[in-house]
Amino acid sequence: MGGSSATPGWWPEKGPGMKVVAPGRAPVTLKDVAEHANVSISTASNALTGARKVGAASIEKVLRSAAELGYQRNEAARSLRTGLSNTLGLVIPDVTNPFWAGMVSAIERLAGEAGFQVSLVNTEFAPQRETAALARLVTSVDGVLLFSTNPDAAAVQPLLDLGMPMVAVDERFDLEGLGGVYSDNTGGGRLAAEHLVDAGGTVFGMLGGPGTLTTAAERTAGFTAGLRERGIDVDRIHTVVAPYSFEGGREGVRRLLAAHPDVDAIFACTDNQAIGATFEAHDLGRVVPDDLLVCGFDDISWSSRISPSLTTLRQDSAGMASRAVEMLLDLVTAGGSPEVAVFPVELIERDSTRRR
Amino acid sequence: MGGSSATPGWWPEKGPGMKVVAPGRAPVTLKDVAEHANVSISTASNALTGARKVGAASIEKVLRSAAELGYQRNEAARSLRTGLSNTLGLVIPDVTNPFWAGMVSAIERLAGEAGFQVSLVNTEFAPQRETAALARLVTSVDGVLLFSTNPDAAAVQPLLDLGMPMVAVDERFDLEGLGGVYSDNTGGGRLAAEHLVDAGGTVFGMLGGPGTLTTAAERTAGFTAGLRERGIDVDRIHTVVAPYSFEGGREGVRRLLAAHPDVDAIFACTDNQAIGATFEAHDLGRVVPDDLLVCGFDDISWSSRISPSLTTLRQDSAGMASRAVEMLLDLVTAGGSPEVAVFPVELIERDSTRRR
DNA sequence: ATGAAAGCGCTAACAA
DNA sequence: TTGTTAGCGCTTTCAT
Repeated sequence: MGGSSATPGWWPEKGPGMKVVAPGRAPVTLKDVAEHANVSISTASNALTGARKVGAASIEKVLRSAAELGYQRNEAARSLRTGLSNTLGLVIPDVTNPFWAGMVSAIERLAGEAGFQVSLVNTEFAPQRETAALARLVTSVDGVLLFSTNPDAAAVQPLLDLGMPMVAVDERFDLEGLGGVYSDNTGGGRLAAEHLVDAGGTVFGMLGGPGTLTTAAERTAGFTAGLRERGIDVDRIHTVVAPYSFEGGREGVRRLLAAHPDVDAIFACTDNQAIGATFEAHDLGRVVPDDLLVCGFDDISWSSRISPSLTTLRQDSAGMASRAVEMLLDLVTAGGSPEVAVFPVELIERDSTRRR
Repeated sequence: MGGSSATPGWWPEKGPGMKVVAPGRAPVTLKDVAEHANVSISTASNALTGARKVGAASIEKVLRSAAELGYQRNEAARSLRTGLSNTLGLVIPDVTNPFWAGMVSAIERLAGEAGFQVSLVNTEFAPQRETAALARLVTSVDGVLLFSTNPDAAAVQPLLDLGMPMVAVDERFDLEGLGGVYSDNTGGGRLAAEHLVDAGGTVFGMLGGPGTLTTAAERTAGFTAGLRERGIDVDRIHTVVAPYSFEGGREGVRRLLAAHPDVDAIFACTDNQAIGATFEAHDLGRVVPDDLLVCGFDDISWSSRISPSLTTLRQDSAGMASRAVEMLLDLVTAGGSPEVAVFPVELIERDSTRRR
């Protein structure tokens, strides 16, 4: 006879290898539970999962045996059999960005409440990490929440073709079959424009973001459109591109003010940038808000803590996280069809645009 | 005959159910690849994994077939067979805390480079979430990085008994068989004490943390020991307990100063707390550093951005993350024996303890 | 209400 | 160097 005699994995090998140092016994399997409870394996399985009706006495015996033996279901086996992993993939650019960290926290909690694990990938804005992550997740998760910094249909379409439920969040990804949960970035940009004009801005600087970021494109577009609607001429609108980070904001505003010293109002794509911009402006001898109005986007908690406190467009991150998980789980468990939800943003007026 | 005719999972069912809406075909299996390449299934497997020697021609054929068919290995099946999931569990209290967010980012990158996924659990300091997470991870990951806010041997010992490689990080967990990567919290507390005395502090406030946090206990112990060594009497040392958050710092310092208005130097267990304390002190009419010296712990990026910039004890988060992953992977792949590493902390002197 | 057994896709032992 | 096949632990069909 052929067949394996290996006892794979990290528990003690009985073979000649015996390399695994860890003490301990092999995990308790369903078979062990069934034998201990004097029922069949299928009865044990059904007693634990509730997949079909089982006698009260059997349930009792099985549950006690399971507890007594410390049984933990082997997820890999269940996953292989059912095709479901009870895991959600979460692909996100940067967990150290407070806005995204909040989303991760909320998403993990909601997923956990629904019985799903979360497999996290932090792409650090690298397109190849995003692509590679998707390829690897396809066989190991039931659905994907994708914060894409590099919307690449060639990377996503294969998963969609396989029927993988996916919801794009935050960064827009327009693809048939892909759900979406976004903020109204264009509307937010427009609100920023109107507010900065009302606050007394005359020459405007836009701290945009990398070209592949749809949020950056939309916020920039909304901002310039809003300014134009208020009668601001294009030669009084200056745009500069910078990473979505504190340092990006510092460096961006340095370039912006060097090229256009007459800028007196700045809209940044993220609070991280806006805060960096505020600090750099201070170091350059500009007083916010008197010499320079600054408005951000996100409303991270630090925005109300710095001095001057930062005017910003608040995204409903809790609502978005909740809707995204709900939408994805609906696709996973009920096979619903993908939807797109757009959340309004709210202007939070603070000191950085309040001239004395 | 028995046997299943189900086509499980999220790809199209052929059965009468037909509830899954998603279009697409069933995933390509290794068998498909082998047939397409005209080799046996084991040759295909070995060509892809390199587990044993395969002829160059076969490798060529298999790789081309795999690429052509878009083959992705079924991780559940591989995991069931080998007992390895290529996944690391990461149990952490709060990803919105910048210090922990940085650790998550570094850990995910290092794990990814080694070919491991990361299953994230954000416990939000809830003991039951931590316990539940460990129970669930035991069958689905190859190793666990545990930032425990509730070191409970009863929850961890079962995993250790099963031989699960585990490394405690940041928060100490003294248990035979458990690896550890910590900062020298006691030494850090002592450094803070010496620095605050040198900076002119006379009555000292300690913003401690919840009782189950070992970092809080160690930093507090080091701080008071350091003060005693400098001849400070116990009645000039006042300790208050507060959560590891900005709001915790605000609220803690409010209580502290209400009870002991003569406090003129504060050491907080985390920068989050210290920054909250600084803001609250400001709101209470105290000037930092002139009326009140403040020293934090962590050196999150915001500490150098606020005004006044925050003196703090820098933890080597990159080094710790790297060492923790390395240690865990060593346990997982080489079966090494668990070690404990303690990283020194460094005093970063900034404006919050520099009197003019 | 329960049991027997097939088989998910893969790896690895065994055979050639 | 390659092929054949057992079996990882579980769910689920089929039979009772």
